[in-house]
Amino acid sequence: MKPSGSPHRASPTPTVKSMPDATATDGPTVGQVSTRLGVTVRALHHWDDIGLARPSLRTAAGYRLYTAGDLERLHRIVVYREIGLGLDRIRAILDDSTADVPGALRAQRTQVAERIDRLQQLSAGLDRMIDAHERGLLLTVEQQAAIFGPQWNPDWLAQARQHYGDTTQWRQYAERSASRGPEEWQAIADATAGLDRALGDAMDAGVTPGSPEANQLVELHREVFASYFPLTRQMQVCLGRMFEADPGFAAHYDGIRAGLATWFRRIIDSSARAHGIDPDTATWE
Amino acid sequence: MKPSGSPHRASPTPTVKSMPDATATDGPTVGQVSTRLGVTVRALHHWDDIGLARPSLRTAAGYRLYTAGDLERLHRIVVYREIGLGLDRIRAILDDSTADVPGALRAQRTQVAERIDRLQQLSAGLDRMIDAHERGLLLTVEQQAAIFGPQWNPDWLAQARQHYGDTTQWRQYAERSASRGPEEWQAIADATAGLDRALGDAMDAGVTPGSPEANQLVELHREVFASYFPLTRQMQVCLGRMFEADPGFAAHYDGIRAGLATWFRRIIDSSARAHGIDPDTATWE
DNA sequence: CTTGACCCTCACGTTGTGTGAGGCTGGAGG
DNA sequence: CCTCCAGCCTCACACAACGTGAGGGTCAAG
Repeated sequence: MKPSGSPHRASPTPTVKSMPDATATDGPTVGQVSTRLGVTVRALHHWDDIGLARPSLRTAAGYRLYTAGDLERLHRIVVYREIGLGLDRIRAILDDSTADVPGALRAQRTQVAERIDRLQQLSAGLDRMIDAHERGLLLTVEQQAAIFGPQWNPDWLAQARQHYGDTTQWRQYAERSASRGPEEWQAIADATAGLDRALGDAMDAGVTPGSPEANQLVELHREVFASYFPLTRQMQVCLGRMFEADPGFAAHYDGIRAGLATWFRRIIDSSARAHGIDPDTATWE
Repeated sequence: MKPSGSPHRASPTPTVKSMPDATATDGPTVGQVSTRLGVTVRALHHWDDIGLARPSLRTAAGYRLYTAGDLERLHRIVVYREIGLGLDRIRAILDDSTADVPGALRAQRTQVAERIDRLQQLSAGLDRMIDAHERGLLLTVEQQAAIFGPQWNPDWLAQARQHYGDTTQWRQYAERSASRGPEEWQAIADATAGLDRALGDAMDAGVTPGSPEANQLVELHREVFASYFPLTRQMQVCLGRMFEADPGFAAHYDGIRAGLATWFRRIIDSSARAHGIDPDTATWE
């Protein structure tokens, strides 16, 4: 608070000071100008500070008084600012009488067009993400059938969202889905089908829980499943139990080979135990 | 540069430091992450500073090492940032597991839509301004004929732009034109016609240069003309000379009353003299 | 042992105001 | 006369999301 003194200055503006009593005749003050032009007082102060629009007059007390000429200039500033020009460019246009106004305007127009473009792409991206969060997939029902096979039921997604919609995992899944096209889904579907086949073959071949082959399959499952969302071993154990308990999942796996659901759960449990996890106390995340 | 010491710190990150030689196994450093995700190193530093995305590991030398989990988080940040979310909101979505992601996305979408709207209005405004600068009027030829009468020639505008296009006055005129619709032009045309009539009547009535009536007419002319651009008395004198000298303007005024062009010039000169201006040395601006 | 590519931590600059803090001015009312 | 209150003044900090050095370590290679 050093400069606590009154705002008397030698002659900061190049113009003459007004008479002590003259107020209405010399021009409006900041507040009046601000309401008249629809800008804040702070903006007027700022424009004065940076020399963009200084009032020609000051009262003896230091009040800014804007003349008709000042208002003309301010009006142009407001217009250009609404157009989206930066204050520097406005200053250039206002002060440089040789400035190429239409050129500057055209340049600004292309910039605005670019920004509109970017925003529209962004809006499209947002729509895709919202869709992904709400529908779970960005594919038409036909595409879904073509990719996931005939036994695929589109309602499953809605049910999954009902159940898991506000879990971290659904969010992760949805966000990844937003940036996946049909080919990528196809690749995931292929990998899943390959895993199913490998599971059936291994069970046929008499692979036993805890064996290296079984553990490798469990790891493969983790990898494939990770395309939906990151899956810890504990979560995988929970999944395995669900595969066995849930009628839908059990039917799927037992449809590949009788007893596959249970066998799958057992190889997951064994692998988890090998990694120091007790399957009976494993929790989701 | 007080803290010029080496970046050894007790344990700033909650994680363990890596072995002195391990680099490739623990995770990528800032530079590698920056190229992989397409963000600048500075942005990574910034996100670390504000606690949005801190690397789980540091080498003994203080190098940031990003784990797979860190990269997951970073990826989500990048996606959300591309969507246009602010870092605060990104943090909210990432850290608050109860966050309403679709809601946030939808809110963002409406915001983006609003911004697009504003930009499109702005673009339209720019177009109007560019047009005004280049064509001088935003009216169709038919509108021009309807407003300015049958003897109006649209080519005059192009000629005027040719002559005066890079003067301050043309710019002022053009910018005002950008925000004028047909009704406003009609009002201006009416005022001009009224002025012409008043001039003819006054000359008929024997008003002499220097008389109060004459000076009042000169003031009226300044006022009416000011709808195009601010007109000083000096400039008005130059205009008066041109009205007399230019065949087109002279024909217009002499068409109202024989000798009106010269009489008009004389009442302007007299008025100027009364205001302390020597008409013979008056200059444009 | 030096070079050169990376990495580190300050710390200030950017843009166009928003938001006080602390204080003066000027007209109205008691 | 004094007080009140709206309006004005000048600092000066804050913002969002980094950019851009300054000044200096680190690391693998020649």
